[in-house]
Amino acid sequence: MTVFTIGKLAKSCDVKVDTIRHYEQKGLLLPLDRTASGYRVYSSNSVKRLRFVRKAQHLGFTLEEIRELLELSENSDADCADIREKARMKSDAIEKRISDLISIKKSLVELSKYCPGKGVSLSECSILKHFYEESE
Amino acid sequence: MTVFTIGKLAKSCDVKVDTIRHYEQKGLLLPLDRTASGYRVYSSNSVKRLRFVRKAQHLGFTLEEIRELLELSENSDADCADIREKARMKSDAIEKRISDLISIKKSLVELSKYCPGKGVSLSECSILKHFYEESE
DNA sequence: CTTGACTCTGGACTATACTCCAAGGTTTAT
DNA sequence: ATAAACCTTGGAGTATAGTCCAGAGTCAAG
Repeated sequence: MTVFTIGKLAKSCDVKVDTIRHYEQKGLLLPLDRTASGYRVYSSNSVKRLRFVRKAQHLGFTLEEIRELLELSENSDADCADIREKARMKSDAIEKRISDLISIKKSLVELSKYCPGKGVSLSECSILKHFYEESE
Repeated sequence: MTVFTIGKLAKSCDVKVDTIRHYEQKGLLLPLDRTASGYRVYSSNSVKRLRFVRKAQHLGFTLEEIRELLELSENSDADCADIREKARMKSDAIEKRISDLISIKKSLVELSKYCPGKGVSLSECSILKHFYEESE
């Protein structure tokens, strides 16, 4: 069986050693074992698991959510619907964030449109005016 | 001249007293003065300034960026173009964030599409498969 | 067998924006 | 006059995801 030190595992997934220890501390990636001198020992399964963490992160899951995903993925009572539900929830949250950002961006663009620009005194600035306005 | 204690100012903009002190610590909102006993004293201009901070926050500016905006807004050498440039930069950053989120959401939706769902073993889950895949 | 590379631990630090706390002093209302 | 409500400070804690450090021990190569 192939085994890895923490440094090799880190390199295999292009993360820092400290990050792996951080994941361990968060319960995401426990070492397979320790050597007599206390060094962490990892398996090729650890590589898969670490890859899982990184990929899920790229899709916007937090470490805590990833921990839950990993737990599910090892629960024999779980089925595809459970995972799909997690994905749907994340997708919905992202959708919400997107629409919030779109509305913010619209406001910014709208405000800028009426800002006269170069050479004009700040007292005429539509953006600053908005910021100082009384209304909510 | 109308003056405010920190508590009144807080209420006027529906923020906590601690938040105002936090803004002060960050250089966003200094009290006009202090009473003999050390109480902060604010003016109606402070109300405007605090409103400014909250509004700019709603448009996605960080406290540090807001500090810069406030500085600009009080700089007699600045003009509308300076403020507009800040707004444009923020707008661009938001746009970037939106498109990142859209691409993440697309991936999630795509992965979920091929996940068979209820009753099917996790070994068939397209989402988990993706997470465990070797490719970047 | 020594040097350099690696690993260990625990804790501090980064960024962002608060929020809460304790222990004390001040002001206001009854 | 006294109690409630307010204010002061500095520091710690919240959340997220690392990153870095010191000081010590271990391992591999020449």
